[in-house]
Amino acid sequence: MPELPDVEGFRRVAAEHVIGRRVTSVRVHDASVVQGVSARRFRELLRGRHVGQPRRHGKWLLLPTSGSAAGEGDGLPCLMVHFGMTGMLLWCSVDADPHQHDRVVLVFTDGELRYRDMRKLKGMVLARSEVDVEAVLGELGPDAGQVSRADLRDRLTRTRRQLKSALMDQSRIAGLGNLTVDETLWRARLHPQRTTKELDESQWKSLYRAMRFVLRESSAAGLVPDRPSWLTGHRDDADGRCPRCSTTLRHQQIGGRTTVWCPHCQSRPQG
DNA sequence: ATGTCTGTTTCCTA
DNA sequence: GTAGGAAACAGACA
Repeated sequence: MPELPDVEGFRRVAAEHVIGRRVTSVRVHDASVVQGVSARRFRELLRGRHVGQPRRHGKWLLLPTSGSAAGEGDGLPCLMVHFGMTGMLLWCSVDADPHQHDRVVLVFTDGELRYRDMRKLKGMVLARSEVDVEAVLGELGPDAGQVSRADLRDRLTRTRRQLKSALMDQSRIAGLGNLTVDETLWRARLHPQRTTKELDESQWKSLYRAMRFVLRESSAAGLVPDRPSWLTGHRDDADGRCPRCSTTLRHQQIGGRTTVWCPHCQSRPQG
């Protein structure tokens, strides 16, 4: 699931329920998702602290904490969460049924924040300092929702990779995933195997505007919507057709990921 | 039962 | 620098 829009949805869940609230207790049901510190230390460091303004960079969600509700300066540690392929963040009542894949739970007085993840492909890091935070985020490019058109172009033209792979590369642009990239390329009418080197000015504009549109709409929904008018609404159809021209969609592994595009709308690479 | 698939990332090889 | 494969993990599905 989780690409930028999904994580943005999780950020809103956290913002709605736990800003300024005190963590009354922490449950670690599966210590293997907690990186760097022991489960015990993890609990000690978070219990009693107050949650600050949740942030997101790419696919990472950051929950800063402070010693009091007022947030008086001691702004660390910061809980950094990555959702891998199947992770999610849920706000539940304290007596909600336990779930097999709830790995870590932050308990508050009026409810609890559950990190649920079936496949434990990633996990969470408890950053103890700004240096810790930067060690994680420093690997990433600018957030896809914040990057300027000029910066996007600059970063993508530094590679000779095909568009699909380049856009998926978190160290170039952070936040795009398999669905958002396919949707963006379809809207920009660009073939996923084209090279960034061959794009002209108008194509860069299209790409950027398509990306902005996809991220804005998807973030509002908290997921890439599978609406009929979107490519994503047809990628799992047995005989998926392009919502624009009804051509049968093409499926192929590109850069190791299932890629869907319209062979009519998205013209092939040169040569 | 076995193999294949999956909205992620990382590590290794050629 | 780049592509491809496998692996981490835990399923669902044919």
